[in-house]
Amino acid sequence: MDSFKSDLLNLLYSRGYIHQLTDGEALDALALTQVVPGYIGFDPTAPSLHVGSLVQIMMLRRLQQAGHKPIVVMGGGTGKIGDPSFKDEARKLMTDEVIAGNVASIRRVFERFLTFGDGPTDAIMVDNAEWLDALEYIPFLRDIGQHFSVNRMLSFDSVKTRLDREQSLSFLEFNYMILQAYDFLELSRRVGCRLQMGGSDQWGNIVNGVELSRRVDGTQVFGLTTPLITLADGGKMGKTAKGAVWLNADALSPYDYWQFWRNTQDADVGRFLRLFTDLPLDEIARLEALEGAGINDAKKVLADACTAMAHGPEAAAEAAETARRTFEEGAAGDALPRVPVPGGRIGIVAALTAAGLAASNGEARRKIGEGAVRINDAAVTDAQHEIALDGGEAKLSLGKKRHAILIPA
RNA sequence: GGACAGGUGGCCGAGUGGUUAAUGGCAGCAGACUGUAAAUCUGCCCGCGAGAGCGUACGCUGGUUCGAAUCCAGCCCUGUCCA
Repeated sequence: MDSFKSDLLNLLYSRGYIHQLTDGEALDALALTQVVPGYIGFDPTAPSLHVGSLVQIMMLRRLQQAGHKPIVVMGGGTGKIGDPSFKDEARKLMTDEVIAGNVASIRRVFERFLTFGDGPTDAIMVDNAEWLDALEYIPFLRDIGQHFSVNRMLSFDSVKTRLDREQSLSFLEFNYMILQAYDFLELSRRVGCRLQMGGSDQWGNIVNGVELSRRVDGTQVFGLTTPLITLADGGKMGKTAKGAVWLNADALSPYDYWQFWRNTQDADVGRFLRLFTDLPLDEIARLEALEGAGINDAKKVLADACTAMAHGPEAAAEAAETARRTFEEGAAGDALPRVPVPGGRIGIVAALTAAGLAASNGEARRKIGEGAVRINDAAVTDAQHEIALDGGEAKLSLGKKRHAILIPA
């Protein structure tokens, strides 16, 4: 239903963020009368978040845009367990040091998307290790709970819960939902948090938190989930030649990030513009209606906006200019990866692996055999070919999209 | 603790002594066609090597054999059932 009264829910609804909502009317009413602090948790399983988390990050941004208070919860405590939701295998346990390092690295991303500070609608970031570690519960779970299979525990009892899961669910993981629910309760008490948001896979965990707050404190809090963002062809979002699409510039260059958005499928352009950019809806409607080759313009707008938000306007402009020179003029832009070549001479196979265009020498040879490799747009078919830079640069290409610049060193 | 089933390449899943670097599917990469899209067709898809070939690999460790992913023993892990 799009009959919301509050800016918050109208904004979220019109841009496609709402999948499930616990009590829409009450939340709508609450958002009209007060600043609603809302949180989303992020597990620090890697040094960078990737686009899979971008919907959640953007939702916090929308929350702030609608005049409310975003709370970023880093799962420093729950990350020691690993969320088993919809995973068919247990995660490897991470050490405290690794978790702390990941938390620190991820923090930087959020500063691009949210305004932090002490004001009423400024974003804050908290780490649930602050309260979970104090419980001393997690060390117990990690040492002891890891060894109890819930499948087995349930089979003992008359609790014939149908666990149609094929892999083991350890008692340690079984506790994850309890701790996430506790997070919500704790945030409600500490900073008056009233809303937890998350991906659709978090619905169960979120509802647990909502019920816990009601039972323990009698406080009404709310849950909201986003739809799972899949591609129009049914694939998972966020896969490229280089793996995950990371949000940190040191994990994926702004140029590659720009390319990721530029290569969006036609059918996804409108949805992505609504979700991942701040463009006005009427402008998006116009871009989305473009047909045939014209929709490429919309993809450029998408790529520009997304890259500017994650990496800054300068990086976005450079990426766009590099793409224009590379694809529209066949030249080479500044944002392409630059590969130093000692002595100015290098074999074509070595150059491909050094540039990261091929994972192994064998793959490099295969690609040459397939006619996929070009130097300065001239096809190379001889794997023995040696590149001589003679003091200048050379553009090395694998396929039509992947390029690197060889420079003398 | 006992009985049974199972652990194969990024994932799923064949294979039960040599012809198996290991069928097939998915994912991925490239070529053709296009619009840096999708769909479709084609090729590739452990590493090293120009190549012949070599090295690794089927939970772990040993063993049998001219030869093992395939047989044997022990161990680890998972599932189902029984205590």
